[in-house]
Amino acid sequence: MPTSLTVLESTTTACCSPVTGGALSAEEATALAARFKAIGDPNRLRLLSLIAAHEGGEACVCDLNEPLDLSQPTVSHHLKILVDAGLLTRSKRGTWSYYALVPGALATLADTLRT
Amino acid sequence: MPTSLTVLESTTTACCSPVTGGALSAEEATALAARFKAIGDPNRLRLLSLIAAHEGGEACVCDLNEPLDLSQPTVSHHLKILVDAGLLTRSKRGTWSYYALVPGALATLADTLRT
DNA sequence: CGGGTTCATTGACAGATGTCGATGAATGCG
DNA sequence: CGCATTCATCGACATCTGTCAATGAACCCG
Repeated sequence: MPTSLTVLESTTTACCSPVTGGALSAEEATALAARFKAIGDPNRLRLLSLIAAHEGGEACVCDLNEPLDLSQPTVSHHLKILVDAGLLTRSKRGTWSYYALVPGALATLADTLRT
Repeated sequence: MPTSLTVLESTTTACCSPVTGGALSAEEATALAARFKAIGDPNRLRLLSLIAAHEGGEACVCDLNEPLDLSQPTVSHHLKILVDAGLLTRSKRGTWSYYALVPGALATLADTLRT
């Protein structure tokens, strides 16, 4: 399997040829697939929805740990994947790490699926 | 890991609570994640784009085998995953199997990412 | 019928992935 | 300072996943 990641820091990326807009290059496909893979896990989807629904649009690990019934390391692991995919931000304030949706990131991803 | 699939035959499914529209249940998340996982692979994304770009909007395995530089069984395997996810249809005519996009399936998926 | 084409299925295998417990780093509090 | 809390990282492990070569099934044509 292809390995290198070059963690896409997509925040501002114009990016992302649409899937149905002509044949994708291997590179485009790999970059896009990495983001879809990030949301291709039930627990990570739930993390996104829990964070979005949480007051202030942000949540700390301790808020997310319990509703998913996963261990704390596992939650941290999933959150890291979502951050690396450019879908979440992490801001550490004091003892807590607050995670929030990257504005527009999901919408940008959605646009690549449109015709 | 959870096993059972109950292959979602989503064609007509109204379906799919939006990710950011309140906490997803485990079941909703699992169903949604299955579809995102299907497009969370570079070769499967390229298959979708190749089929969409192919004349008539459909293609047989022999059309797809070569541009991806994958063996025929591997291509068949990926196509099956996309069919099971409700993203492609397969129609066998004579010796050939023709694959085509399920109309609206990608758009429906995209809508679950919108705010 | 018999050989060739197209494709799906099977079996096998290396590598990726999700999960946890244990550990460690940073912060806050008494 | 010393202890508790929050969280990330590490190591380990079972399972899933992508890939291929080999085989089998359906179809076409001479």
